[in-house]
Amino acid sequence: MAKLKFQTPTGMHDILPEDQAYYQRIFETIKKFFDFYGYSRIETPILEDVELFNRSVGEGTDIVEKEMYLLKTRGGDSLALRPEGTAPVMRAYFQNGMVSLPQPVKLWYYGPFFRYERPQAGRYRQFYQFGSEIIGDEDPFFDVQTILILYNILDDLKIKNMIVRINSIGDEECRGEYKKVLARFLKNKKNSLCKDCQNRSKTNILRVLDCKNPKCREVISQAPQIMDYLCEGCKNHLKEVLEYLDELKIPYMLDSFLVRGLDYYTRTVFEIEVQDSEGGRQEALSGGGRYDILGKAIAGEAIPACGMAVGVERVIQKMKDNEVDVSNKKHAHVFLAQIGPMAKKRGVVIIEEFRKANMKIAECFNKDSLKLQLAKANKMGIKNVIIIGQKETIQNTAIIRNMETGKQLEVSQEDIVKEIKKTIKED
RNA sequence: GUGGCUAUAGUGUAAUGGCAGCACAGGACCCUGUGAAGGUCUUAGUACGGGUUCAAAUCCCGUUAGUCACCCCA
Repeated sequence: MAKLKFQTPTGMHDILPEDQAYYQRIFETIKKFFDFYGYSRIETPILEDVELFNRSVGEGTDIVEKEMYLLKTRGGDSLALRPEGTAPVMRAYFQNGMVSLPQPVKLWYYGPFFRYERPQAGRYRQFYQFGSEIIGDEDPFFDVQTILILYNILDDLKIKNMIVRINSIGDEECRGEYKKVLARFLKNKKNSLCKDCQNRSKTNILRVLDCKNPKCREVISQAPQIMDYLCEGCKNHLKEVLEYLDELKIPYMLDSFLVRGLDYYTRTVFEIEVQDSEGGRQEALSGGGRYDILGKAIAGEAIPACGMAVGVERVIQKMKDNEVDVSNKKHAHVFLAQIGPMAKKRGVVIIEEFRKANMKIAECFNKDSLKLQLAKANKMGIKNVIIIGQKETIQNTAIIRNMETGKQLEVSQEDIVKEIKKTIKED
């Protein structure tokens, strides 16, 4: 391949015509479900103040420390390409006075996000996410509704063998307690832990719990479980969430080692995972949870809320694996073939008439030979072809050719739309 | 950020140190106003830079890009 001077930046790609059907299908599906459950769409800017993410996602997290695209405006503002959607939506909630709307406020979003990471399967530097947020109520019902909608959407997209991994990481107080207990437990086991975990036990100790290193797993399996340290409130909250899930028959797995990479989560956290035949642990398609303390970081006011986000490219990958049919090919109703400059000019007008009649009409004006035009129509699988040449243009007539039978019909040009409609109806 | 693998025409592939080939796609024609088959012709390639060799797509080094895994995450 000759070296191209310009190509997409690392980890970013063109979404080509053959993939558009997947994005289209996903967008239509999520819109359908969110409409039903009473959510409104929100779009926030691609760029936000860097501080918004530093404060909400958390200073110690990878996202903030090394994955954000940063830029300075000419005016000197520090902005970041958004790496996630929850903080911007929360910001919009406060900025636009949604505090005074009937609570909770239910929002959904869809759009591109950016993280500077090494790309690999199902991971890109620019990727699409859709997600939802319910802001202003702490009822466990809303945690469940979030999971339910997510589950329904993925199910509608024909994702198979889904399982919800769920856990509670408590609130600030009981989690704080648990962190101390865990630190005490790990203290004299340092040598059995991998290097990463030795680091993690200082910076973000909960993350030791989901290390994949077998040696660490062994240590962790003996570790105290957060479940036993949750306060009454958190414990009851989780219990109710699970009861709802049972009621709805959503398959879930309580995983006391599930923690999440963003600082703002409290109580419920979950991921949706697809179990493949090899039984390997899969990259999560989706994650979410409750974040009752995020409001405090953004606006100084704690507002209970929960939400979820889904990686669109990961879903598409699964859809392709499952060979989900997304083809939505709408054949043009008719093909217009023209011969000669006079007919070509008339043809432009005829195309407009079909557009006004809301009918799709294809053409191949870059070819002048009738033969090639018919070959094209054939290739496109279009059954009816209108042929106009100089003779027809002068006589104000047009030929309708049936490509299957080869029969041709001469009609008046004024009636062409009507005649085609009639022809199609007869099929 | 660390490690593994890969790079031949638009796409998919062959050539294991000795003439860069095939298929599909594209274009022209056989047929100047009538498609589906068939045929003829044609466009277009060894990512980049260096080294070894009489000889390199092939072996070595570097670069770039892609990909996969770790880390982390959707």
